[in-house]
Amino acid sequence: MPAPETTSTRRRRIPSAAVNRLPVYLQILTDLQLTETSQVSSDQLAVLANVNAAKVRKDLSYLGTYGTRGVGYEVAFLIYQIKRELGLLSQWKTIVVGAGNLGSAITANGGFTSRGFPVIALFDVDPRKVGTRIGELDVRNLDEMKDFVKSNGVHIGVLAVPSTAAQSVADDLIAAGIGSLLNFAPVVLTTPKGVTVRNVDLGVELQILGYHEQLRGQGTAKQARVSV
Amino acid sequence: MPAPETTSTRRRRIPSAAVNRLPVYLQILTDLQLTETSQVSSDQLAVLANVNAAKVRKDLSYLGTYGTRGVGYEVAFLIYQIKRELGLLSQWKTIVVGAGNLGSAITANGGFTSRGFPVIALFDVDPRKVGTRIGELDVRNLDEMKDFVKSNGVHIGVLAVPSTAAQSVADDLIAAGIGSLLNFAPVVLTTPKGVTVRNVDLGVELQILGYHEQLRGQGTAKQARVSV
DNA sequence: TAGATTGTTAATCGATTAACAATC
DNA sequence: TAGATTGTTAATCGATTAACAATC
Repeated sequence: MPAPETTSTRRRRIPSAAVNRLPVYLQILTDLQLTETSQVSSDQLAVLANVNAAKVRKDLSYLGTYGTRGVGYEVAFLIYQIKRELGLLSQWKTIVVGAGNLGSAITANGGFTSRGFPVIALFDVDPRKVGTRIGELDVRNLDEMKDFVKSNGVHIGVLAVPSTAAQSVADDLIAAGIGSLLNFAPVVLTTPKGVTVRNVDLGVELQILGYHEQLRGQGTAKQARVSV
Repeated sequence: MPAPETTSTRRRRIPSAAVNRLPVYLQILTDLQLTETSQVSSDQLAVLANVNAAKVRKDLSYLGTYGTRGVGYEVAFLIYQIKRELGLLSQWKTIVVGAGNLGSAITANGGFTSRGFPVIALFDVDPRKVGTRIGELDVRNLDEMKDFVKSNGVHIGVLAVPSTAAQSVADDLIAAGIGSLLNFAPVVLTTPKGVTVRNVDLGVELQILGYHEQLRGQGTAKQARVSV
């Protein structure tokens, strides 16, 4: 049976490969805006993003038909549309778990907050860290985490804890109602359906570079520009 | 004309989607080894990696036919084969550029070095940082970078510099003969063919989480476990 | 032998891209 | 009008996965 298209709402399902590229376009467009560029063609975007121009046009077509034939796309308008599509017009409440090097850097640096992901709390188990100030936040005790997530409606949890603690912290966050995790621990988390997990594992990145170096050594190197 | 298969060397080209999953299997297998598990089935691996069992078997088949029907795979042997395939039996000389929070953390933490990617130098432009000790290394002046890369045959460069500096540092590294870059700056680098670039952009990761949160809010959340 | 699991085939699904009519 | 560029089609390519013979 073919999908019964509802007449009222037209659910445009953007292919995941395209969703993964939208943030890249957004970054490029933001850069272009800083150089006072107001119009851009799919060809120009393609060069900057290291992809095919047809792919750019197809990706952007999922947002709507916002280009002008013979001219190109308006940078500011495209930025707005990508942000709308990616849900970047909302603020997503974020907490960081683990106040080590990485967790502290993320919290203090402010990049998350400025991109619409305000870091509203930082947790750690270590009693020597609890209560210390990092950036604009006081480190809280891990014991308070579940209650905090529930009462504040936190959307996103950043796991900057040791591998051994990651699964247990993830379980607690999910039990408290969090829906998305950004995991820096080099483990594959087990999570229920419906929870989104993105893993940032530098070991994995490095290993793939190692593979390409090996190919290069065999004289079979091939081009590879991979956006993550 | 069909590809003229050379009789002597059989170049097994592993599909890139499979290459991206091999490090994940490696991580799981390494964890299993710590729990004294010596045999594992494709089904078990599939559960742990959140993928389809047929995919596991197909991915592993690119390494060779190393399983035993009715039994499964030997963990230690599989670890060795994946390492061999990914070029992780070699040591890849690595330098870090940028001695800020991130660059310092990477250098001092030792994770890169222990995984076969020894960090042999750390560079920065800031004269106040040059000469200070981070982990086991003295910060070197960026001026020395090109010569260092050439005379030491460095394989991999880690860019932990501000966005504004990233392209210029990348150009220098490539001119000095480096083949692979791990880029933490939120910019798309322009590089010649044959150079491998992996971008680690936390902003991109977050934005994709934002998208899924938005879908969840619309009651159209779907499962998504993405390994990076 | 009976049960289990691999390795591989082939069908299916999704992503990519050349090409070009539409149109600014 | 002439030139440029989009939006979309359709062909192609690559990735996924159900199914099952091979075989331990």
